[in-house]
Amino acid sequence: MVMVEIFKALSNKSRLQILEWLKNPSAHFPYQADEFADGVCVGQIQKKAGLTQSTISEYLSTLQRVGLVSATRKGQWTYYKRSEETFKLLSQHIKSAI
Amino acid sequence: MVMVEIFKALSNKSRLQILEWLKNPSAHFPYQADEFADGVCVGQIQKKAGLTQSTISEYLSTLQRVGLVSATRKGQWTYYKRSEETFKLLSQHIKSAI
DNA sequence: TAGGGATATCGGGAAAAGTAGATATATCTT
DNA sequence: AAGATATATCTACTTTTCCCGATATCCCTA
Repeated sequence: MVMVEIFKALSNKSRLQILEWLKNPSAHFPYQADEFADGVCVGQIQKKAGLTQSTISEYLSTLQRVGLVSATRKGQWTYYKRSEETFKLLSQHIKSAI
Repeated sequence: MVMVEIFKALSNKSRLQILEWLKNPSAHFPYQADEFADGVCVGQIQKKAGLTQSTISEYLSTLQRVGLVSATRKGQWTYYKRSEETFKLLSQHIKSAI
């Protein structure tokens, strides 16, 4: 975990918002039969965020690069979901190390 | 606690480093009779960080603005110390809310 | 295998952050 | 009151981040 990079990824209102939505996808995104097992696809997130496709794609890739979310490609869709383990470690690190 | 602002304040190697030093001042700064009760003064931090006085002063003010440290003026010195409560809240918030 | 939809990547302009030097302010000492 | 010391603030330049539009890539279906 490269702390500075994680904090940079978290230093943006839109990216924080996305992470909050992904915390409980069914409360924020249209019904999905699989209960969001793999997360939410880029398009849904983009629509809700109101930013351009390229921006959202890049933001998600930023979050993934630092391990805050993981991606699963299914056909033409890429689903992103939170990596809860990283959040747990981050939370612990802030308490003990920083 | 304005999360985005806190994360911005943490998105910098030097500021993170300062916070780590302040976690255990006696391990990183010259002896001080009061056991660092009020923290460490700007000059000491500046010397150790190797950045200019103005930069360090601004960095400390940034950390203070978001509540990560508190400042105490004593004569011509300003002592900064960690606000542990904020770190605790931040840690909890990351676990529960983000 | 061509067309279309979903996502990724590239290039760029505007805004913000990083950092320095110069200067101002506060406080101490004499 | 003057000089010295510690810190804060102002100005400025460089680098990074924020987003966008355009284009490329991947994968599906007719």
